[in-house]
Amino acid sequence: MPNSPDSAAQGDLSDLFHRAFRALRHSWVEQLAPFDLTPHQYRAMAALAKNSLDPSSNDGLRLKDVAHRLRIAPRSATEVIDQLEDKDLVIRTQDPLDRRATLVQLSPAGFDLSTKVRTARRGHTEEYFGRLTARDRAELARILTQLGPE
Amino acid sequence: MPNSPDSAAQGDLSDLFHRAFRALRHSWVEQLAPFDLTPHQYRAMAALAKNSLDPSSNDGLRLKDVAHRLRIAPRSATEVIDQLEDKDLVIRTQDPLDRRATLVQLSPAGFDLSTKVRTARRGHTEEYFGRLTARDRAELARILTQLGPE
DNA sequence: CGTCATTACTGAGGTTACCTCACTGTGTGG
DNA sequence: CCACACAGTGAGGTAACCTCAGTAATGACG
Repeated sequence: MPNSPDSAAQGDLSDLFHRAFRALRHSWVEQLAPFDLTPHQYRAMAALAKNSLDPSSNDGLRLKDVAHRLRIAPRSATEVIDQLEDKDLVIRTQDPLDRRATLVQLSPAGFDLSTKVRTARRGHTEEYFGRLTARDRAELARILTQLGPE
Repeated sequence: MPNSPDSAAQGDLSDLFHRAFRALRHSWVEQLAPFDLTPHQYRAMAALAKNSLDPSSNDGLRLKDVAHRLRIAPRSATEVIDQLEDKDLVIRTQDPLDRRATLVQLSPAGFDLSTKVRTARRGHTEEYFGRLTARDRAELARILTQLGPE
């Protein structure tokens, strides 16, 4: 395909992106609804779960690091952690090394739930990305990596 | 299940998607700010502009069709059209063929602005998608098309 | 021709996922 | 020991959606 309709194709690219992303998010909401979690909350839990596997920082993540990993403002991290704490899925403790800082980690229940969701999600994600061949998934991952921030 | 890191890669896929989309959205917000438009509003204007080129339906789009093209609920279309109408960028008229229906079209000012934005946007979109090779852009478009709804 | 379901839009009100700004309490470099 | 930077959070705001109920108009059927 030559690129005469290139600029139009780019407009479409944004649009396609939008469309695909909305579809993905929608499918997330549906998958997570039975667990009473929003995508945002699950993303935070996933970040905490991932961190808990790292033996070097085993007392949890600082709120600012949560924010950084989710690429949101610190204030927004406070918010999502508040929500998870209300459900007893995470535990806030004070960092003994810096009394300004708060460490957050998954509670046992939170860890449990995150495992359960991850398992259930596998099937659903399959469903969504399953339309693509393995090669296309790899391609997509490669391309998206280039598009990410930073 | 042949490839062991597949499920992890898929979790990452969702995440990459999220990341890239947020970056794209962010860049949109910035580009559109000088025109005092939100991405949502611009998307609606673009849909109307596109429609105005179609000679078959030249009196505008029904609100429900706007909703359909933007893939949002009819109520949400009312909202965005309200906003554009407040800025005198679109005009609502009653459909003479069906007095329940409202036709929406760009006002002259709206058409003007949409052209201006499209031109300005071209550069910025380049900037964002420009990190990709032409081939990758085509790939991305192809893959995203498969992921879209319907 | 009447009535009854259906449709197009919109008011009311809610949610998620963000944001900034200002403040408090704590650490730190000079 | 003091000025400044930094971590988290209260207050308050925005965009971009949603559902549900209501009104007005249409169309379909007997």
